[in-house]
Amino acid sequence: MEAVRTVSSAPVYTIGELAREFDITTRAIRYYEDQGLLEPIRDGQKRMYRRRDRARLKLILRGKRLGMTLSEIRETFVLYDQAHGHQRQLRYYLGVLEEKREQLKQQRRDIEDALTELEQSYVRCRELLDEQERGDTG
Amino acid sequence: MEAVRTVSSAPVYTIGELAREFDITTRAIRYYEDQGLLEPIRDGQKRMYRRRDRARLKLILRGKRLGMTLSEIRETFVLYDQAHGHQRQLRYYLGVLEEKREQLKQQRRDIEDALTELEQSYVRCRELLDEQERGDTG
DNA sequence: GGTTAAGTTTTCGTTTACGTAAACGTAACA
DNA sequence: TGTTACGTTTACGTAAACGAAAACTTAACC
Repeated sequence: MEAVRTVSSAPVYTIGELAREFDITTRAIRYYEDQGLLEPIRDGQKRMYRRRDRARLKLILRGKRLGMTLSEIRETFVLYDQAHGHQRQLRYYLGVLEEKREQLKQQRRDIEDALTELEQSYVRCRELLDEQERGDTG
Repeated sequence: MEAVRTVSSAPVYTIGELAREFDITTRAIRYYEDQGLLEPIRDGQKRMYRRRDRARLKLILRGKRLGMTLSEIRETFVLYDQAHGHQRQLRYYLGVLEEKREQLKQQRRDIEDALTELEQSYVRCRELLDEQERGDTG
């Protein structure tokens, strides 16, 4: 009976499992908790992570890939949790969402531009190589 | 005759001009030079930036928006400059380009996902607001 | 000729996001 | 019974990307 972890029906992960799954260190995961990004429950001393935590970890890593800081990521969590507030909060939240959207769109443009340039480099590079190969072997 | 700066036909910028144009500090610009990302010429003590430097500054800022570190950005510059090398270099460069492309595509997926989620939040948020407004005023 | 405005170098401080090591608990396994 | 694997806390270290301040030069203006 080692499956205490799934007894209450909800799947639960250890810190090591998450670390392996997402290829990060346990240190990092604990740090995210320190910064208020994760809230695992405890089994004695040990941290146990539920689906919600795992989902958040995914969001954290995605945020990081997009260059967000941990506190920016935390803010999005906080905002999302507060989204069940009242009019003022909702209006404020709407504003933040619009800002975020503009920023994401800017990033998307940046990426499209970068990909275009990269593609050009790629083609030019291939051309040079083809030339050299024909010159050397043909 | 203060236009010594454009006499040799190529436009040239001072550090302050660039700082204002891109809304960054002069400190940052000097720092980028320190890290080998910019190579302004000198007019006595003063730095003068040419089109190439300005273009690079744009690339630096775009890279930063995408979460790249300065040394990653510098590497892309170095690679680009080396692209006029020989076969080995070109093959290596091709590999790097492919890696970069995959990473950019991952970022693009991340952004699309984030935008989708954001859009959903936005809609739900509007719905809540509409409900409340009808409840309050209607 | 005194004062702004913009530039320079040098140095020290700060924040972020962990890495690394110490020193320890616990459970499984030979 | 010892060692291996995995977990814990605490504390110090570090790289990156500047900010801030000091102490100076140079050019422009009134």
